[in-house]
Amino acid sequence: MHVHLPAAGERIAIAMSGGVDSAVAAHRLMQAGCHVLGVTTRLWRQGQACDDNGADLADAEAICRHLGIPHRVVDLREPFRRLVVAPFVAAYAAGRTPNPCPGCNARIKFGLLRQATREMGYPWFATGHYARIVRSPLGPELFRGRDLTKDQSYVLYQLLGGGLRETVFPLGNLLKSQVEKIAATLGLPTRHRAESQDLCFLPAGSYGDFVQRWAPEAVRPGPIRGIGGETLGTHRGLAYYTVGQRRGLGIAAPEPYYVAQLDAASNTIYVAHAARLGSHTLEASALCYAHGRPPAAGSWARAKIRYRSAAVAATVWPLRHARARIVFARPLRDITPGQAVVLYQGERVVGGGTIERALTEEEA
RNA sequence: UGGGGCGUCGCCAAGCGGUAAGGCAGCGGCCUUUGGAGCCGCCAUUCGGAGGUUCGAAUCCUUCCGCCCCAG
Repeated sequence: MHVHLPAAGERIAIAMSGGVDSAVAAHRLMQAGCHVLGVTTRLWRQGQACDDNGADLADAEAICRHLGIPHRVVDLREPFRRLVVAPFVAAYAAGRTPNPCPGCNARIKFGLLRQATREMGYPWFATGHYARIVRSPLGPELFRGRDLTKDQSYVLYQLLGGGLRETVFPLGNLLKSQVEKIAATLGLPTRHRAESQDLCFLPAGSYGDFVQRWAPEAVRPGPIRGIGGETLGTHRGLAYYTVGQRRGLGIAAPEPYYVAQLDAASNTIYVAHAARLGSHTLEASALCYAHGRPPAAGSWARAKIRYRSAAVAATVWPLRHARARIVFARPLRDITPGQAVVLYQGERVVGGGTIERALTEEEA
């Protein structure tokens, strides 16, 4: 599979996180003969001493100096707060479980950041994501990363609408083990930091507390009810739970209970046993499609409804207003409003959108 | 007050003389650019209390305490 790469001599900016992956990606671009600029966004980060990602910026700066490329910082704290954090909090207040990553990629990294680097005179743009971009007669297409265990195409689907032009993912053809090997030869001046954290703007495990601070109405204790309406317990606040969740309910029973639904209007969590959960159909909004074209109604694809879940065979039924219904070959029990649904055909990303709701079997 | 039943981990619950199953909940870990799921591990030296019988008791006896049911 031929991965789209810029020609030697092209000017390309690469988003540097301060971690190993983006450092290796930058190195690959240098080897390809590109003029490389390292850029890092100053982001708003809750819970840090100085409310920004200063340590990451310092790491990125040090790595660029080590590699011998220029480094610039772009301050996007305000837009980040407005375009990523605010909608994130609002979604929780509405009883949803948002995944801010796809929108952040589209609006911040591949939006404002890349716009800034273009203005700096670097038309090309790269990141250390594990995904591939492949040329086709219709334009660039997005594919899963070769290392399927690290594949990040799920959080990139919103680039399908044109965000892939003059874009490169230098790690798309590599395995994580290969990246680590290359990194070892570079002698990078990086701290040993955790490979991955939670959402980049939150300290680990503090979702509820974070939402508590910014949307206290979403974090009030309320009832946990069974499907029949019977009260089974009390929850700490909707923001501490998500559809499909088992832990934290505190209900002693012969079988485990799972969250079936969050109802913001009544501040109620509905739960059920595994056998009573599941739906074949979901409705999604804000769909993006490869080359901007919805597939034919009833087309088969494989759909992922959560970052780490396996893709499941499904048919796609585009609707008006960029909405669609996805009908799965088998019922799924954790269709979660706010999460992304991403559609694949083979290793190619053919579409994606935001899950609005699961349809009951009667509705579908 | 008579008659009967029951009291085993936070909840449910095996065990019925041979040295405390299991489920749920909880806790910890693995995994992981989203708390999920899943998987792995931990979780009653003790069976309402006190005596007694026995080589040995949660299991038998006595008594006390606390619940429940039926009588009244």
